[in-house]
Amino acid sequence: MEKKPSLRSIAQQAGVSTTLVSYVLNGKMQNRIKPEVAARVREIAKRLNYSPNQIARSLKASKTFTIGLVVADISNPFSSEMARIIEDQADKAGYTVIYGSCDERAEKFQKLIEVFLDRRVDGLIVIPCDGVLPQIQYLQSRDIPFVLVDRYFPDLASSYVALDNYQASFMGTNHLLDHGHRRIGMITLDTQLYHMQERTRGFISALSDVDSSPEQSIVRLREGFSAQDMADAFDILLKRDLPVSALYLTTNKLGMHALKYIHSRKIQVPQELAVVSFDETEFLDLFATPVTQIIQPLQEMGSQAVRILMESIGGNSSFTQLNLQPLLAVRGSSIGGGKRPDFERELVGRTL
Amino acid sequence: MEKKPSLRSIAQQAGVSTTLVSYVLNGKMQNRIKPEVAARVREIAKRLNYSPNQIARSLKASKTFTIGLVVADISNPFSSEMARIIEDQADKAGYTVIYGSCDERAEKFQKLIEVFLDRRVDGLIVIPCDGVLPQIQYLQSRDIPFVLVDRYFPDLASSYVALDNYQASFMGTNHLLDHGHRRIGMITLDTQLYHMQERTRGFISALSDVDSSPEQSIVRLREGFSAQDMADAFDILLKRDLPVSALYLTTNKLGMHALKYIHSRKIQVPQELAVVSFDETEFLDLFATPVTQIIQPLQEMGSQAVRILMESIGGNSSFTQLNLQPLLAVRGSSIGGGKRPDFERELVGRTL
DNA sequence: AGTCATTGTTGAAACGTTTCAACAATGACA
DNA sequence: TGTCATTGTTGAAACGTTTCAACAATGACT
Repeated sequence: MEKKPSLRSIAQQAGVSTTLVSYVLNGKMQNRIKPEVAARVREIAKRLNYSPNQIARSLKASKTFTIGLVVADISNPFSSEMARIIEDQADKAGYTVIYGSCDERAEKFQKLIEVFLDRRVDGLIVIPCDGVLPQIQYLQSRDIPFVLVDRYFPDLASSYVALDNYQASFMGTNHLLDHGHRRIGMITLDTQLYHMQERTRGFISALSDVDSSPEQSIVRLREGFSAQDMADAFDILLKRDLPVSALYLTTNKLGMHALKYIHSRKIQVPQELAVVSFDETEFLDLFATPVTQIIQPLQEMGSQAVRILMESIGGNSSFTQLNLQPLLAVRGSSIGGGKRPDFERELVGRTL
Repeated sequence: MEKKPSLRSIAQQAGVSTTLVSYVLNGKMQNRIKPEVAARVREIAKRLNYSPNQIARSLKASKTFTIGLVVADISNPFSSEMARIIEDQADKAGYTVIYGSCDERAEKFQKLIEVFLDRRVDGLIVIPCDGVLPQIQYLQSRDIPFVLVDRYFPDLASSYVALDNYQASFMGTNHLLDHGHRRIGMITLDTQLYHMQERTRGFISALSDVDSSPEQSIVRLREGFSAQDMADAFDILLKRDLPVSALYLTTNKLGMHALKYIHSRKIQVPQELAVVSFDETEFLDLFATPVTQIIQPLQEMGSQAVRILMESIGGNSSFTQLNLQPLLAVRGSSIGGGKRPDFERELVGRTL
């Protein structure tokens, strides 16, 4: 492997100092440098196919133009789509992304943060998981710029970009109420994460007029639940005196697995059970009756996260907290007698 | 922000040279260093919460312990799952992954490679797209270690980890033949990529006994095809003298969109049309009749890719070419009269 | 007492860049 | 002719690490 050319190689060939080469190639001292020298240097640089060593540059500048991205689980479509958007936006700002997936485990999260800090990332974009508040606070104590995405801590003064989860649940539940449902069940995750609490709060709040004890219609599954756990959840909600006529799923994974179960049991949707699920996935279109979904503005979330991080890296020490508005994509699973298995979307909610 | 401690900070506090600190912390010169000095240095390092600056280390060693991952499209489940596996394996080897998605565009691919090389990655794992052979050859001329995944160039002497695509198609098509189908259609992508050519070849080869002109049952859609394109494809295969009774889809995206179309037209599967699709996605389980799928050994592919890359980085200049065997997960879409909508899998094929 | 190997430690260079401060050369001015 | 500002260029230090080569101190051996 012919070694990559350095400033010195160019300087030697041109018979000038590395300083001069650096100035020329960075467009500094424009008014000082003799044009013909500049031209010659540029010519040689081009001929040698020179490109600066970012490692050396980073060391000198204490700046790596790299951001670390920690997602909860890269194989979840939400995360991978977010990763794509963030990579795209970061690239536009001249930044490279290094990433890792913490798989909802605080220790893995901790490890990723350490690796990223050792690599001196300029900032972090983080989808935190349960139990990582201490690590986040550590970042803060170290003055490392970061932005939380999707999930955040209400009592923590930090930048974040998330959904208005309360409003999302409220809207979804109200939609079911509007279509005549009174006994509505919710399957959610058993987690302390605030965004999930908010989803629960929105559900309860919407239901409070018609249901005096909405808590009894909520089933919480642990992260990493099994098919049997899901079956149990359905039993709780359906095999009782007043079975629910509609079901609200608070994550795409829950929606996915609930629909698998519904499918295996040949439960008719929406005749026997109406369904609203969280998060957009085009795959849900494949279900016999397309599923009404609460849609997060992913592009907006990703772009804003990068924008805010860039400002923070640039020295802005204030923080920005955004709760974006969801959209409701109404499909056959929540309305009519299954007579509308169309793919056209009726969008409810406001765009930002 | 209190600056991160350096070797020098520790050395000063301990009243020794940075050399000594470096030796202690890296466990070099074990037999030389006075134990109590070593202990004191370690104690101070711990107290200051020291961790070495990887940037400086990289500069000195001309080694970054970073690998670049270029995927065709990170939002495709195949890519994101692969990214997860690769990140995981790389981490185990002490490497960090920087990534980018080339979105099937050669220019974006080129740009990513440049960025990664400027950052002096130690090696690359690449899912190439159409038209990037020159860039790959450039890597080779520069002696940059790399491994191609999923897709590769038959005439290029380079390491790769891919499927035995011929065998995969052959197996999938034969499966349909075994279940009595004689008129089988295939929808594929219009691309020069060798792995797709192989899928076509396997299809034709399997069909050659019963169909003298299998080419007429192949429809090629361009990358980024529309819903209308898909509809047209179906028209070609179904609206003719001898419509096909079975359909073979050569990518997960094609499978996805074909099923959407099938669903919208209420075509009965498998009664009116049997279906076999490429690539595993749990989402396909949601379809009224679960879909028979050709499964790639993703974990194996990712692990092998990292392993081979590590060897290559370690100086092994030979190359390894792997064509792994697929599995066929037989589901309701290709057998019986739709009487087997179960979720149990019947796996055909051999594990490696 | 002088030579020598061993033990414990350190100075300095190197990786490739950026940038401050200094310098030589030029011409303008008094 | 000496002073000074301007123009064009460069030496050297710095970022934080690793590592070679050298060194002082110790004790052992002749």
